[in-house]
Amino acid sequence: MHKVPILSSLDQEELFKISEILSHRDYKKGETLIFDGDKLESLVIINEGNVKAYKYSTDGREQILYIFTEGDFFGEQNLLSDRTATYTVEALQPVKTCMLSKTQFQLLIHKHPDIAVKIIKELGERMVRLENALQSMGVRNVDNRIGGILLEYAVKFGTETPEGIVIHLPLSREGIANYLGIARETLSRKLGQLESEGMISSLNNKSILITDYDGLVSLAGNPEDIRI
Amino acid sequence: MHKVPILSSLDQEELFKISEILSHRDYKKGETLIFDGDKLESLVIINEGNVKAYKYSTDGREQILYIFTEGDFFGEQNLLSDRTATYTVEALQPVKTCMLSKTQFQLLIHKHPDIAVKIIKELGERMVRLENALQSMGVRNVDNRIGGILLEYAVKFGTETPEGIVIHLPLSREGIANYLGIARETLSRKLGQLESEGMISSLNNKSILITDYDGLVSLAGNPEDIRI
DNA sequence: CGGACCATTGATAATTGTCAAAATTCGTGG
DNA sequence: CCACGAATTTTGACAATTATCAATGGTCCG
Repeated sequence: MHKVPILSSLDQEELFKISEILSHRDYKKGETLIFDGDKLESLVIINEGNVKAYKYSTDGREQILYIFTEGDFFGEQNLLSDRTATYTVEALQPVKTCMLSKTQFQLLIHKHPDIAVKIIKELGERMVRLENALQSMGVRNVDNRIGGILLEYAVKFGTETPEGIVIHLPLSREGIANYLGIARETLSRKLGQLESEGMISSLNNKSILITDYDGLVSLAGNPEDIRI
Repeated sequence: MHKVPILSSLDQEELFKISEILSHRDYKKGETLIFDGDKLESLVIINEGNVKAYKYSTDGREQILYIFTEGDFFGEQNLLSDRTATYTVEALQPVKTCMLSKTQFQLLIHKHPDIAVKIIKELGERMVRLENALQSMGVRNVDNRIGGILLEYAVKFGTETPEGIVIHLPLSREGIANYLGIARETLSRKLGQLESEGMISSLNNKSILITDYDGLVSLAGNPEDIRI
């Protein structure tokens, strides 16, 4: 509970009251939390594990929009307007969630305007990320984008080691390609190239070692890509 | 005032009080309202005219993120967090704005939680647009994207005529290309192709006639591209 | 009417996607 | 702990798409 940023302005008593009315649900890896087009009736908060949010195009290609981790939430739009879900959310690992019903959420948000402000801030963060991603895709330099995502993941999923930063990838290579909007094979080739240039080292399908951080920074080009 | 959606939940008296504390400013075509990186001290609401919000990449390419029109606002992020502007905003025509200072905005939002909810909803709309745009770029079918933007503009900037829908473009061809993340020349060629297929007719640099709406819909592919 | 700006066209190069096959990695069961 | 089959990733060859550069043609507005 205390790890959820949007609820952090509440005091102990309020938190306790809310924790009483939250419902919980766990998901196995690969399970779908919500489907694009579903009608949502609650705000979902991730307590443990990562999920991916994505859309399918009509020709069956997957575009990953977000990786949500511990403390992230989704579904707020669907509670405030009568919109249905605009993306599918799938567990990348075993995931624990808690859910706040529509009416509870609306009560809460009117009682604590701070929560609305926190949500606006968090949505702002996401918009900045989307805007950066859109720019990356628009200016279309694939090398930049790969550098950018490696740096982003280094910060988000990396651990320091004597050899460099080891990234524990939340996504498969195919997933990363779907996030970047490129073909799996292209990503393979580019990563191979980076490895032969000594910037990274592919440990296995789930982790990459960054051996030349500065090199990646200059590859990424746009410093804004290095997201918090 | 009454045309600003986020303030629509206020009553006459409140609106009057706010209109007293708003400051106004007009801009000529081509003038910049805010620069990427600027520190913002007020919420800006567009009263008249269109503006484009864009980012430059390090190699000088422009990526347009939004076209804001009458009733739209920006700068809310910069008032709630200490973030600086994440894009540049430039007038596409003579533009009239009004501005609400940071402190006034914060007072207002705490007094009227409904406004926060309205802002969340509006941000949600923008996120859905960004998500769709990201998907369009990711799945990378340029024809789809062109069809999509023509339909979007038809709804937003079009007028019905006996011959079809005439779109009064807010952007030059170059601007549209920068919005779609493609080269100006590519857009030219694609539009020429659409014209020879009888789907559109280029009237002049600032307007396009849609002669085969259904054709465009099937070109666009993804029905979600057809935004409100 | 003229000049600046914007858009189109052509030729070519560069990049990335696609399909097919080989190699590697992963997880499970013995 | 090892081996095996499935899944994932890498590699290769080639095709398709789009960017780039350069030149031409049009449009807009004083």
